[in-house]
Amino acid sequence: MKQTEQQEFYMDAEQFLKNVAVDNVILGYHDKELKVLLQKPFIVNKWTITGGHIRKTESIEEAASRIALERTGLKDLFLEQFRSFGSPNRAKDETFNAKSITEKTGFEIPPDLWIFDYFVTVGFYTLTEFSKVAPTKGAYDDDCQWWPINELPPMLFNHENMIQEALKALSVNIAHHPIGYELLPEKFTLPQIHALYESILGKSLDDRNFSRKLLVNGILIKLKETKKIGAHRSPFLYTFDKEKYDLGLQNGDVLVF
Amino acid sequence: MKQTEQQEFYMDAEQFLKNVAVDNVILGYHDKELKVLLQKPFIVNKWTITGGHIRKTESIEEAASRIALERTGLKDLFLEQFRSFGSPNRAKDETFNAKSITEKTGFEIPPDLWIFDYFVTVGFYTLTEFSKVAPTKGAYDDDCQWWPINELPPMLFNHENMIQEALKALSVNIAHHPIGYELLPEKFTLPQIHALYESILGKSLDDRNFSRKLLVNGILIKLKETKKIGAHRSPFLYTFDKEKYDLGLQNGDVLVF
DNA sequence: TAATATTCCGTTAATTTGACGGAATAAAAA
DNA sequence: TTTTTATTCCGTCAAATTAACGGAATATTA
Repeated sequence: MKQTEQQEFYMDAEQFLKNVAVDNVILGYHDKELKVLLQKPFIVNKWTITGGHIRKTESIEEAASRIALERTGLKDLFLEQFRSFGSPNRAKDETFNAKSITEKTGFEIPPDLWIFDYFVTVGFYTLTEFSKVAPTKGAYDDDCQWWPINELPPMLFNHENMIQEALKALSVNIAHHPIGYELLPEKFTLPQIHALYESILGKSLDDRNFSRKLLVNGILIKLKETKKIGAHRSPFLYTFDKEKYDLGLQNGDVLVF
Repeated sequence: MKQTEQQEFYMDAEQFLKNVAVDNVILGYHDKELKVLLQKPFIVNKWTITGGHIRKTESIEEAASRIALERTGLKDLFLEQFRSFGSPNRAKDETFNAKSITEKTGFEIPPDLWIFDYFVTVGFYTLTEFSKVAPTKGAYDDDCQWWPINELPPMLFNHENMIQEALKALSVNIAHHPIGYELLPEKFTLPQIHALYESILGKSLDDRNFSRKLLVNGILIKLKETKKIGAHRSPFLYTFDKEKYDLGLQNGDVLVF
């Protein structure tokens, strides 16, 4: 951390709310598995989910959106609150304190700096189309990249638990909101959306029953095109019927798989 | 507000987190309708849902619990987060500012007092057994009482909306968690729980189909006793099978009514 | 031309849902 | 004592949905 950077670090604090911040589990889907976008702050040897502080001029949703935009380059992402976390012990991570940060960075940090305060964080999850995301690290990070949900690196605080909670909320919400729209490319095949649901729900779903359920409720439109997938029969492409898709939410009907 | 009270008011601030608090929609069920416990702070002519600040030594759940205990006299209440709210405009209520509070209370209030800050609030709802609750006002309230969900008094900030959100979350959660346990007395009749579900879901449910669904899944135990209800056939009493009740949660099965 | 991996369609039995009628009971009214 | 009234509570049946399963079609590579 350079001198000027540290000054910003202090000054910035004035613009933000104290004791409360947002954390955002940014999810993408690639290679038949869910991935989460993580960042590695350079003051500590652990990874964190993306997150940041709330400006005094913005709502919590705006804060989460702004930070998601910084990390992904994408606007208007699908974003949903799933839980807030707050406990005085939460920040008790042996690697996150003035002493060990000074050892690592060589920079003097007051032990009562505001970043060590008790923070309540409002947890969001964001669904993104993997291929559109350009992972971008923040000013205080030395890395930012996708990690498979099942092979996470060592994480700071309770962030691994927060990811689990986000996934649990997602697998509940999937019954009320057809998730695929945000996680899949515009055109996709039945096997693709089938595999997506399997990885979110963590169980295998009979392919015939699965597609029947999606097709009868009418949110999918079958296209004339097929997708070339190499040495196999070419699957048809589908796209969402946005109107029916949005409608499905309101009627309060439930899709149980 | 007396002099000493005001001093406390200032001093207390140091013990609490800034910019973040909890709000708690305490629900009870009585006379075939849902009721919500509201308080009326004496600094303003509107009602609020119960809520308060978070001590630096407690988690958000502990804060919500502590405040619920203060208002109801009950420990170990069923408490669930449903959403957090935060927007810089949230506290923009024409009746909530230093000037109009001074007019009402005759006490000098600095216009930048911390209570006017931007607060993110973590929203909980609590399910209580109506008859066990002893509504108790806080140090800064002049009243605390039950209000029927459908006849609410004028409310401060976005509190009416928060109640709606809590109810929406409850009606979703009811599919994953058998709610009755917290809202009904230990022994209750089928018509009672039937009416409870109707008022939570806001629609009428065929009594025969309703009881069939509850009985096949086995969470109810039929007792030998009946309940005297005056000039009518005496309904049998039931109680929850706590084990199966808790089990229902885990298996991820869904009860759609 | 055969082998392989994948898509995709259809049937059937079991289960669940939705819609409905009518007998039993407790007390009050006649 | 009998009738009326309001409420509990049980059962049936048709329709819809779910779960389980096999096999033909297709696109490539061997």
